[in-house]
Amino acid sequence: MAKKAAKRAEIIAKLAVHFLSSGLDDTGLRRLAEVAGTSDRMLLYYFENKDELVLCVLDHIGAGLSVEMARRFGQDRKRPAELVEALWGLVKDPFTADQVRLWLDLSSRASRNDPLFQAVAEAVSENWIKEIAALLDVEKSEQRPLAILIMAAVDGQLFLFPNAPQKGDEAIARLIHMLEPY
Amino acid sequence: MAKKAAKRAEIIAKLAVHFLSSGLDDTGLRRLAEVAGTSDRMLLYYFENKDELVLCVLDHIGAGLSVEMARRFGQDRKRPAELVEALWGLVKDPFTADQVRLWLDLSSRASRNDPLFQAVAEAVSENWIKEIAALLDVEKSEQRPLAILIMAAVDGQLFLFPNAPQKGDEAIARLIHMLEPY
DNA sequence: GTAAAAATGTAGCATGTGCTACATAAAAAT
DNA sequence: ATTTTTATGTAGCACATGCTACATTTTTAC
Repeated sequence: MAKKAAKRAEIIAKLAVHFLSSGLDDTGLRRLAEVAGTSDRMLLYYFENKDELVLCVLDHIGAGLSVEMARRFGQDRKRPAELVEALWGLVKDPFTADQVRLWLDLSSRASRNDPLFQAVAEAVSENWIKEIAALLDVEKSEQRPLAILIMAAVDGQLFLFPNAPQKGDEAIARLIHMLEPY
Repeated sequence: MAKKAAKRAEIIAKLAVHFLSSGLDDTGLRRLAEVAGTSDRMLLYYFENKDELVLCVLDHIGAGLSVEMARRFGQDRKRPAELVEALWGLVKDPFTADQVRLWLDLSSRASRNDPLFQAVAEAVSENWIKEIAALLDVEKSEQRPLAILIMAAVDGQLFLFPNAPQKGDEAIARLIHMLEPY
């Protein structure tokens, strides 16, 4: 029966919302069950174990982000300064900010023990870098390094100011200014 | 008796090492006791509760970082490009990388619930920004925004590549190049 | 030397964790 | 209609968590 798959999808969708707003703590099975409107027993019926469940949710979130990026940016290339401006707007938007915060959460866990999160975190970074690189209207060999620089500078603001990204406004303005010639 | 204070200091020092290498997970009282060569019972004798203990350790680490920064950089100002180069070397050094990773850990927790970590994370960011700003040989009004930009770009590499900072080499090279004129 | 105080050990409680064993209800297949 | 498969409930285990009650040893003060 494909009903199992449908139920999995439903659970994943509900949990994605929860993960985005609450991060990677507060992920006890009983809590997740409550959020998903089911029981811990059922979560482990639909998913192998907690790890698989979490991975599925993270994958789902990652996929959603790609879609959102495409929707916002289309595939017209932009000059670096323009792209930074657009990205900065994106990052300050609460929805995307949650994504970035979740990614921060992921990175911090990846940097320690957890091989589970290590793979996901790397995938997310790589994915994001490639999307940005493809949007940059610069020489091909410059796309990736520039994308990395831009992402670090922009998303790094949420690293410095997890709860007040607007504090990064001036710094980003300087970056845009420096990038104008390119 | 001041012996209590001495014991506290000893415990804090030992735990600082552990926190730097293991992050903010793996901080069960029994585990910390083992690391500090004592018992959970004793930890709660020397400290009010776990929160106070953790805060003390984080404070200690923060203080150590300031000292290390001063030792490495003195107080001669540097041009932005030079400073980025020096900072990048610092961040790739395993000792400092641990500091930054811990800070990442802290930021990710600060961005959620935890008011405990929120205060510490903000203090760490602010402290770090000020130290960098003071080292920048640029117009005074430019120091802080530039410091923020530089820190985000440099430390952000550990956000993007938690376990392989060298992947940020090229991006940092671009940043240095862009900063040459300043 | 004795009383007070500081330091440490032993045991445990209440709650939370991921997960499982076992039973049953509902649905599908024959 | 009966059997088989799928779905769900109830109860609990073994372990970890922060913390506490109570007893005991060691140190200090007089």
